[in-house]
Amino acid sequence: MRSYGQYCGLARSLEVVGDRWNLLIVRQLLMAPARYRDLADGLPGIATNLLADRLRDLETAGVVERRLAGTGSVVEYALTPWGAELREPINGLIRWSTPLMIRGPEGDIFRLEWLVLALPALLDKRVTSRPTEAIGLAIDETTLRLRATRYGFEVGPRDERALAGTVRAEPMCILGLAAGALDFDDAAALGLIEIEGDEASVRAMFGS
Amino acid sequence: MRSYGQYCGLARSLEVVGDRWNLLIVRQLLMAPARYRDLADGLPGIATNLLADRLRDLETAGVVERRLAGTGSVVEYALTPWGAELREPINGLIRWSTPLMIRGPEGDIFRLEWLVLALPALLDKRVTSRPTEAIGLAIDETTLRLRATRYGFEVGPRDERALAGTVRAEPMCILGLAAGALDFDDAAALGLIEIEGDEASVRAMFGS
DNA sequence: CCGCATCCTCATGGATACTG
DNA sequence: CAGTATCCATGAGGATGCGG
Repeated sequence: MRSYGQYCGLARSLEVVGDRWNLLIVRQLLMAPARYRDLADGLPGIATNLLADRLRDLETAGVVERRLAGTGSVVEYALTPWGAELREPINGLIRWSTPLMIRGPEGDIFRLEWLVLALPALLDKRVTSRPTEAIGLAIDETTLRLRATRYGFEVGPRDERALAGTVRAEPMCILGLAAGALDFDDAAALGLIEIEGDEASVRAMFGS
Repeated sequence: MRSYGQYCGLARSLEVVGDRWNLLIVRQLLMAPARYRDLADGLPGIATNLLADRLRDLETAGVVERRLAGTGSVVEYALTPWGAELREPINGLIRWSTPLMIRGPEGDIFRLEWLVLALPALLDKRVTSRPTEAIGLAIDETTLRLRATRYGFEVGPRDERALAGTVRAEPMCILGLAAGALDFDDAAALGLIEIEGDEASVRAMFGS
């Protein structure tokens, strides 16, 4: 990217991460370190030369580091500590995108991992701030486990631990509830969500 | 910009503001509504056709609105309420840029208004949280007035009101102090900053 | 296969001139 | 002043090649 030539924090940031695909690469690495192939798979549409270019740029800038994974000579990419601090501005953009997301997928492809990344960003700004029971989010074939602790939100795959209640809904409804853009009772009245188990626990997470 | 085709908040945000220059246009409008010429002046290097294109895109997306300023038929651009909410992610990127900024201007042009925009973003994350006396920031020929209130930071031009103390420094030192990346005593020992008036008031703003 | 590098085409950005 | 038109340079995207 050509330099903006401005001594301004925003301009300097954008010279590092403003190029097309760059922040999406960081998004992928925020979820977990990944191999070249994982990144190419998680970024449908990126050209292989671009991915290689961008990884080099990000490594040079100090955002990403290339390292040897596990035992063998397998290359793996991970965020540096500074790179991982991009979670804050990324969370801000995720929150800002709420009006764009509640329109629904509109043909765009959907990956559950992106929702897992978005949920804490959306929920963190709603001042529940007290621990909740673990609830389940049933989306298509999968159920996620979601829980608020005193330190933040945990989102992950369902495990053997019990869930107080479960809500089944489309991704866009989950996002709407988490962002506070969709009212819990409205969603229930419209049949957009389907509750199993203890409704109060689910409402404690999303209710207004 | 070509669509990413991903139902992900970050990707959708970037389809709106990810194009080159877009966030810098928003930065300019965060400071005040502006006319076409003001924007062209505040964005050195932008081609006029690009500025026109981007303003159209941002208007279509609902980030910017075009309106008639004052009494006459003068067109003016301003952020919509949703567009103004980009301040959060922009502040995040400004904070993230600290390691890039403390290297100094390195030939990039500097505008005082960019520093005025950055200061609250940097100071907000430092948990002083209590009101301070108003102090002066002397940078080149200009002195800014800076004060913490219970609700946030006020930065603006100096007026007739008294200043408890004044600190003179290069922009990069001001940024380093505000970001917590430069220690007050170190800066003083190195002669990077020059205090007039009440040092305690200045230290209350930047001291660790 | 995985991890890129090369090649080619076409869309986009940049600089400048020009117009209502 | 507020943009458009034009032309050229650069970068994205897609296909493919190639060594380990």
